[in-house]
Amino acid sequence: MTAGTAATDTRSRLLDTALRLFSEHGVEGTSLQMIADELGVTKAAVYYHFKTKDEITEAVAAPAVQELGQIAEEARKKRSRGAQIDQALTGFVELIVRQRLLLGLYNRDPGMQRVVNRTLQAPHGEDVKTGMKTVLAGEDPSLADAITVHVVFTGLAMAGGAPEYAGIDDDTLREHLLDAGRRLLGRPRPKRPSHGG
Amino acid sequence: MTAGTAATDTRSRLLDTALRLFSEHGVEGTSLQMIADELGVTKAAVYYHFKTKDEITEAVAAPAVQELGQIAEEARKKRSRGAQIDQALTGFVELIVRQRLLLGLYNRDPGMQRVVNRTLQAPHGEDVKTGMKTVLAGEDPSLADAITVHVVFTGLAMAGGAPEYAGIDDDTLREHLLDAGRRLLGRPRPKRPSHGG
DNA sequence: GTCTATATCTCGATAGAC
DNA sequence: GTCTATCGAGATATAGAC
Repeated sequence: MTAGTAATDTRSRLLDTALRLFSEHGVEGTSLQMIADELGVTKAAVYYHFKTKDEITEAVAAPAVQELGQIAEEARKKRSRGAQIDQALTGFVELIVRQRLLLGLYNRDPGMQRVVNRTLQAPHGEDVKTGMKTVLAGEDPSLADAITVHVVFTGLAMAGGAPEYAGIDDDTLREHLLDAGRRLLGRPRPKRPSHGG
Repeated sequence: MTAGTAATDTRSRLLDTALRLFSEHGVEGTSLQMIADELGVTKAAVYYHFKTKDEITEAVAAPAVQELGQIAEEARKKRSRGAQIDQALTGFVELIVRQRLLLGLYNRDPGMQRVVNRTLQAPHGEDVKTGMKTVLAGEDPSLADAITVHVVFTGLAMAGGAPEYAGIDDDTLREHLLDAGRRLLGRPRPKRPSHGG
């Protein structure tokens, strides 16, 4: 039971708070003082848990970056190109919905990108965003395909984290993002069961 | 002829430099010292041209924000919904290509958004981004349409400003972005003349 | 129009009490 | 594990010489 309250201990609350403030003000626009104030502690208390601000930024990003790498790896195992794309898209959207703020932040924030590129690399040494794009666009994509994938990647990630959709439930958001992604990538769009059947 | 060298005078060079640095490091991640160093002048020289950093940020954003409002207004004048959407999309993409860094910055940077929302409002009192989205999605859009438009808006803007496409010429980039936008919005995609014919 | 110099503030980060 | 107190650096911004 010692780890039972992991979601409410100070370190976890700190990361949640940091993610929220990073999303709102950007990494560079968020000071340790703001994080400490939001938590109701002092800066020194924050420094007990993390040695530097970069370490906080890295800890915020790490889980999703690692997951993104796994999703790309899983998708690569599929035999047909179509199945690879479908698998990658599904996994990507699932991750966006589960971590709404994080994927958008990763896509847009220079401070976050600096830290991720410096410290969180995929097993192949290639960064995870490139890996994901390669699965979606193919090994040596045409410019048209590369741009399409770029639009999907950033568009879905930022829509998923947009404040205007914060109140939408996971299932609904996931279906709409998947639909947009499939349309853009030219993938077939399966009909969903119409009323629970 | 006194305004003939407008593009090379210090104020214009300052705005160009600021835009580039803002895109690279974010507004909050860019100091006046960085801008001054890049220009080869001192901070005090920068303060001769602008009273505050917010004023620089506003001056960087202003032209494109105003143009975006005009594009939405022009598109609203079209009679059919289809023509409105086509006109808005075409104008939007044209603006993205002409101002590659700016539209992405406007979509992604919290510091830029803060200043724009505070000081640069459309004639109707509605912010220009919302106005553009309304033209594309309709007056009272379904959630699906709203999300699709959000993906188009952010995806195209960020792809247009992405460093990996900086070397692509305007015509090529415009056609690829238009194509992606039309696919996502379900608009017909006209065939282009195949070889100069 | 650009400079030097400086005021004032807040930043990230550390030391040491409790 | 959290606090007070403080450091040096770098931030925005201003005053005034040239």
